[in-house]
Amino acid sequence: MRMAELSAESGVPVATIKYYLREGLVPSGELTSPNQAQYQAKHLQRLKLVRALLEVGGLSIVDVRDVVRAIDDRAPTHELLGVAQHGLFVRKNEVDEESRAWARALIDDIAAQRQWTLEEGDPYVKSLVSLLCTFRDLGHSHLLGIFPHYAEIADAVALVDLEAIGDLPTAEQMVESAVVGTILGDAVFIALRRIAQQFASRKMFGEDPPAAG
Amino acid sequence: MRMAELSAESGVPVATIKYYLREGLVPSGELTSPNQAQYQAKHLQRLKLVRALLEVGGLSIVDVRDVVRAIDDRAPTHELLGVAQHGLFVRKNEVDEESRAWARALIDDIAAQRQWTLEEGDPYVKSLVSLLCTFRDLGHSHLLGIFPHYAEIADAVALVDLEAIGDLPTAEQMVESAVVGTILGDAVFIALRRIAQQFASRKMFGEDPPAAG
DNA sequence: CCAAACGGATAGCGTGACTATCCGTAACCG
DNA sequence: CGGTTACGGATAGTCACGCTATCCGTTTGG
Repeated sequence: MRMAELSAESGVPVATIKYYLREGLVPSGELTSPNQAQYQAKHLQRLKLVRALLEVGGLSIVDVRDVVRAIDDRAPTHELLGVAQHGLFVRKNEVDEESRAWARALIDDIAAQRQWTLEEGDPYVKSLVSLLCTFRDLGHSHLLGIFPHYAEIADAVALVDLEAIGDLPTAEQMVESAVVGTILGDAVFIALRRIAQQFASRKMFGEDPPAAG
Repeated sequence: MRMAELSAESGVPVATIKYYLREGLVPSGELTSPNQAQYQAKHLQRLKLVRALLEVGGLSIVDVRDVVRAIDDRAPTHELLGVAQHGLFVRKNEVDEESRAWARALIDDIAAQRQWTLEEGDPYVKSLVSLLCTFRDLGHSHLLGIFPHYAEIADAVALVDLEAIGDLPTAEQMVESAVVGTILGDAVFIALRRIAQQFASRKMFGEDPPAAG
């Protein structure tokens, strides 16, 4: 397969593919001459994955590079997914020490209920701290009561997730499925949540609900 | 409250607040003179909400404007939340008719199981169609089996969500809580899902898991 | 009464994700 | 064998977005 075919099959412009090659998102083709290369099915596959991570997952170019490098290195998935979903997580931690301690106590309570052991410095725990502080700062502390339920439900999701990939034959397939299932799975779950909210809202409030989530 | 105080309280630079005023994300203060204005607690509250939607929710300026206008109009929440989370949803629908029909059939199956009645043209249904096609196109169809489970779990989440806001005293509080709970709630749930995956993965595969989601 | 702050308008900036052009070489077609 | 086309690779330019900096005339407050 040559560049033009790769472009036609994937729908990605040639100039963009070249850009991805430069940035290391897609591996180079095999050179048959100093200025001619052959691409294979794996290149097309990788290109599709990159586009999905960029467009659906909303990752940055840099984050996608980290993910595909981790895939190629067969890195443990929880390391490989230490990547933020396009702005869903707070980067600056500008919360004061009192707020941090308060949030951390809530999270520790939830973890104890679920028998989770939290890793020190886990980026998702840090995100949760910022998120809980944001809820409080916005004056919506009454919503904090839902998070233990969310945690219970997250456990159920994780179980389903692991069962879906645990029986795959090769480590490579497991790693890529883990990435796809996690990052694209977020989007699927969010869409289903919105639909379920609409349904529940209509059921509770009638056809024209005042609120849904 | 004047501009400087609004800026100091929120941590948002004055020039940025002026930009938000221009873009209609924050309402103008009450003019006491042709070039002097007073801001109140509601302006600070709105400013914090705008920042949370931008930074945590990852919404664009335009999406935030749509959301706050809908809040001010007391729009039904399911309309008001017809806004994409920072790239989680596919904008272009470039899937062919056969793929669309295939995905739609899967979604209808899931909806039937959950007794959902899908609205025609629902943006989240469209998103799901694109997402399912992406899974298939990426060669991860084996992951499709998890989505009925996700739907069941989404129902549980929606129930928790509605209970959390159903007993608020005023419609205004319900609407803002719905927005905050939904958009920031997505981020909370995703963080909890990652943590639960790490926990389940360690439990299943030992300390260095090959995959987690 | 005057320095500092104000509201409002306009123009500029930095980043990120492409996109267009150019170059010299190689492949394909008759 | 000659010419058109496509190729890989490098470089520079473009565009949208989210601010940010400057200027202006007015007004506040010590």
